[in-house]
Amino acid sequence: MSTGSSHKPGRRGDTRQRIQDITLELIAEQGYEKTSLREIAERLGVTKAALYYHFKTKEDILVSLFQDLTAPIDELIEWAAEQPHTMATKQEILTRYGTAMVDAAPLFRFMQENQATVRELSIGNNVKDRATKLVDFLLPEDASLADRVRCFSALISMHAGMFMLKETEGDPEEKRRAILEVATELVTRAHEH
Amino acid sequence: MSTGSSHKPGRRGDTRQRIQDITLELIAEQGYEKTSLREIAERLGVTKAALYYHFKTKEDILVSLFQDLTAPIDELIEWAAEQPHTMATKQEILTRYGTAMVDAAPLFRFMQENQATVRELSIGNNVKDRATKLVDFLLPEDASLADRVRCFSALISMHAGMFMLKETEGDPEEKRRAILEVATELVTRAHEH
Amino acid sequence: MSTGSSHKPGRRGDTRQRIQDITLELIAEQGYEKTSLREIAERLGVTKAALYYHFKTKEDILVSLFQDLTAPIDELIEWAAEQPHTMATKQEILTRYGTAMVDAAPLFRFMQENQATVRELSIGNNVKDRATKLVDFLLPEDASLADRVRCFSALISMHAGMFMLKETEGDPEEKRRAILEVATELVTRAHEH
Amino acid sequence: MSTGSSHKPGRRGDTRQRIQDITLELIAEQGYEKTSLREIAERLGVTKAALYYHFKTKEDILVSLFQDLTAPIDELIEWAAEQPHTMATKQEILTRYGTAMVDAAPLFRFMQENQATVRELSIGNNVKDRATKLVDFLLPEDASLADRVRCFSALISMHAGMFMLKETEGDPEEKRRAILEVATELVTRAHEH
DNA sequence: TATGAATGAGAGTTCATTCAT
DNA sequence: AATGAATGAACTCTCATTCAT
Repeated sequence: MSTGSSHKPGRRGDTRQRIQDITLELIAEQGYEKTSLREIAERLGVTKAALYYHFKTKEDILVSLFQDLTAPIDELIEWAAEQPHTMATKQEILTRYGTAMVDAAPLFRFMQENQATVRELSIGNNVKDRATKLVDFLLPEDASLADRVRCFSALISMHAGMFMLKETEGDPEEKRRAILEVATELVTRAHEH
Repeated sequence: MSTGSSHKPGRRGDTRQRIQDITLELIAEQGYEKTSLREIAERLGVTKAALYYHFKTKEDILVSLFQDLTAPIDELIEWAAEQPHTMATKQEILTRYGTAMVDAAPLFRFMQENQATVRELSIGNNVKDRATKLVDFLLPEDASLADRVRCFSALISMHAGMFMLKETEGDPEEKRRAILEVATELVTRAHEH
Repeated sequence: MSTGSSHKPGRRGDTRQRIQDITLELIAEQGYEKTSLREIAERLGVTKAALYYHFKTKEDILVSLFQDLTAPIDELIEWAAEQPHTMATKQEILTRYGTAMVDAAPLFRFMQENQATVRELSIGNNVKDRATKLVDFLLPEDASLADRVRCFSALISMHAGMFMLKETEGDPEEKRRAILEVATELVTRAHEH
Repeated sequence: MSTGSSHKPGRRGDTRQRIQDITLELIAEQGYEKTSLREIAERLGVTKAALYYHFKTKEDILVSLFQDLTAPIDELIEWAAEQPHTMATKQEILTRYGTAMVDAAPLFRFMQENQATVRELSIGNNVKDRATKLVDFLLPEDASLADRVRCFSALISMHAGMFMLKETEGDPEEKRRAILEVATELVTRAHEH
């Protein structure tokens, strides 16, 4: 992605994008608090003040990342709302969700590993709302408490699996399929009364 | 047998203990970075400098909490190493693990919500090691990739479930049972080839 | 005949004027230091850089306001210099001064409330000079120290009165007359040896 | 005042006092906004952080100065409240007020020259309250609008006189007497119906 | 007649940590 | 067993100003 090499003159007018890219990279690695604006600016080869030309606050950079990168999740939710509550739909929800996560992997890794931070930030509610909605789509009509746990676990396992199985041996694509399989299994189980 | 630094309670010197208690309370609520020594000291009614009489650094407080509160997990691992690899054993591992988590709930909540921080701290490896060992105990002998995911999910779901189902309605004890049920189910599934 | 820098209104280029208006409004409310160019630009709906097309520096905006709004005071001084030193003249000086103040109320309020700032700025000397000259016009020939104080008080009271009696009840016009009355009284007293 | 010379080891435990002294000196000269904590710290030979050991914020330093230095004014108000409303009392109010101002001259100079700043700060209301109370003590019972202006002018003239007549020639003590004379005259006039 | 993009300097504030007492 | 006093480094953020377009 990006031209990859020379940084001084580089692109024209893509600074905003580059701020987002580098910020995402850094907070996924180090967390939000430990990533300073100085560090972001240094990596970009600009001044801290330049960041403030493009974003109003530090948190605003993160918010913009969320808005840009979680749009697919919102679309997924919108789509799901119009579908019949069949297992096929639920299966597709999981699949799509997996794809969205892989596409925005660093952001999801950040969310997974910095839940305390996310909770305190302005995006916290959004995140929780979406999770609740998604679980609701997966639930059977007469869900028992255990069924709720199953569907919740399905989502959680996808999140955690994506980022904590990195050090396990095996082809990533294969691992992804295995995770999806288990998640689907959990949702299916929830429907077998 | 004391761990070298001569700091066992010593009867009537419970400040050390109180530092740990308040620190745990605060980091579970706010995270590690956002909890300052000033805040801890203020809540205790002592000076920041007093903290340094009892602990070498801020991180040291956290480390001591880990050592004190995760001992049951280590014992569980030791115990498990001597048991036969039967489903009954595995079932008991999950049960005991659940109990240990509830007993040290704030610490586990902290670990769940601040994975990035934990990873960077000196305790990070410990945590990962223990998780790996526990998953290994749960695995069947001829585990497929999906089986690994199942056993991993079992543990993860227990963690996440304990702290994210707080706002779901229902009796806590009942919820705990449901979580355990699903976790057991996942491990069982892993053995049904 | 334009003053060199080509910046007379020129019909349909009222931005310069609007910058002055908004700046005056803001510094009268908040003071000079606490009014930023960003704020001025935002209120105008232009960029900060646009301000620099019309004025060389922040201070320059203030200077221009002074030059435009205190012209009547200069004219008053010129006029007074040609009048006989009678009480009637002095009475009229006070009256006219009051009118000038009301006409440029925000600027005078700013001067009253930000004396430290005005003193440090390039306009500081102007202000002091004018005050001295005006007091001199009001003084009797054989003025005692107390007489100087009386005439000085007359002017000061007009300034302070105009802006600090705002929260007192009563018709503004009436208050103005009362202030003028007291000022005149002070000058008269100074002449009663 | 103070030992005057060597600054490095100097006093023990008087840092708080020295912060107040230097801050007062600087804000009287330059104003509040233009006086930075860096400057204060440098003059003291300590770090900015040291200031924060003694005061919670920049504004807090100013507040502490107010509390310490305007106590005599509060006492004056308390005293006045118990006196009969005679001209002798009023005369003494003015005299005492003048003394209090001279004793805390730099602070009063700051207040006189930075009214906009004072107004916005937490001390603003205090200042206004006190002024109102003092004027009320000076007023005759059946005060006309002009009488209010006279008493108000009396106070204002004392303030302004003290700091703006600095460059006029003459013995300071003599000037002070002249100012008091005019102020008394104004209050007297207010009672001559 | 303006804007977009940036800078350098500096602001106030907070932090973990130290050390003599 | 603890305090008082301080430090150095870092933080987020704002400012007036510049300049190519």
